[in-house]
Amino acid sequence: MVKKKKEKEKSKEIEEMDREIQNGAYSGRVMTEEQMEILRKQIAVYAVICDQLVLLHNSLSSYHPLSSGVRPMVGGYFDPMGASSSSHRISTRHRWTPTSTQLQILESIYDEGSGTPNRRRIREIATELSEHGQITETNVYNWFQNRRARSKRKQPQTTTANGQADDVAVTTEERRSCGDSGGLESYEHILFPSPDLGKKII
Amino acid sequence: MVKKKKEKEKSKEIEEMDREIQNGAYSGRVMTEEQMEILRKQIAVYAVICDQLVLLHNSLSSYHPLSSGVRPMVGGYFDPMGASSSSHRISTRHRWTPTSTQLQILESIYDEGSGTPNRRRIREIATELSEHGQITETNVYNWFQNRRARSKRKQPQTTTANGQADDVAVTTEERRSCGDSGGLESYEHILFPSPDLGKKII
DNA sequence: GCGTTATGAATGAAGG
DNA sequence: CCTTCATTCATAACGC
Repeated sequence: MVKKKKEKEKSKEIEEMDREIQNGAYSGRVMTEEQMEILRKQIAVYAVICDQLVLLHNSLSSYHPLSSGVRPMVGGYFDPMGASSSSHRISTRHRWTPTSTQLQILESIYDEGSGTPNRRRIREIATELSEHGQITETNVYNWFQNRRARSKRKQPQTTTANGQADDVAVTTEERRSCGDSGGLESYEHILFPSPDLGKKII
Repeated sequence: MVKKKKEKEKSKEIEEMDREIQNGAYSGRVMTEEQMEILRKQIAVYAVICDQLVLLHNSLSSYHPLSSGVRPMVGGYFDPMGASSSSHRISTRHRWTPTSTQLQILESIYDEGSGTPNRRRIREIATELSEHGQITETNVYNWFQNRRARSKRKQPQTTTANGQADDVAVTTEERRSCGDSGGLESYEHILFPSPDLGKKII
């Protein structure tokens, strides 16, 4: 409950988003980049938490396996010769890809406010990140460069005031109050999706 | 916890989702309803998993607390427009597809020679094309980007039989970031961020 | 309806 | 910085 201000800003953005929808930006909902980032982070957090819980548990009670497959995309969708597949292309990784861990750190540093990482800072970051995977200072440099540039390219999209208000298929907003803080049962269909969801997603 | 297999599938799903997030983050912050739903579900999944893990742990080793701050507000997450479990599959286009009209225009502009549509030009084009269907500047931008790249990749192969069969120049750069499972230490600020994070999302 | 292909989009890196 | 390229992922469109 600390960040009232933040919340306010968020609201603003949501309003803006609404406007975009009205203007027919797309057929669905619109999120600002910032919201997106937050979500992304949120998920990453959960991933880490789950992971750590498992580890913690294992270390405490060194008996029960509990090796849940919860383990999320550690390393991103980049799975160098994953255990699952045959050792086909051995290396062929031409460009650096941050591991999810690294990404999280980078992200957090990014919005930490230090918008302009100096040479010195970059070095520090690189050093820190090298703990979590292969990385070079150049990588870090590029990452920040790109990150900044791309998040900046966001303004000119608002509504584009095209005269033609192409109507949006009004999404029937059915406000389901978030009272579902219930137990697990209600999520079973999510956790273990029957063909339907799975197919859609995979 | 019998469902090892199921959990495996989950992982896959998570990857997918992450991808989607990435997608959204770049362009524009536009998310389809469907993507949104997936995201929301994913978060719920994590929430539940975390919860379960904690409970499980507690039941196994009935000593260590292990309930520190992890407790996520199940259900109360990001849901600006409600619609939580309303699987409304309205047309939802996930990816922009040019209408034939737009495509013609784009093509003609493309061979018109202006190989490098400036930012300004892109905007013009987008505006023009929006007369013929939903489109954003980003779409236009991407289209040209891809068009250029792909036509360049086709030509040299058919016309010139230069020794270069098919890429694989092999930059000896073995950049495989290896499996970093992520140390927890560096995440403390993320894991237990004082109610902050959760707040911001709503 | 399932595998394939075409293509929209994301992103690390280079160039200016 | 800002723009552009190259590579890769994911999916709409298409053929079977």
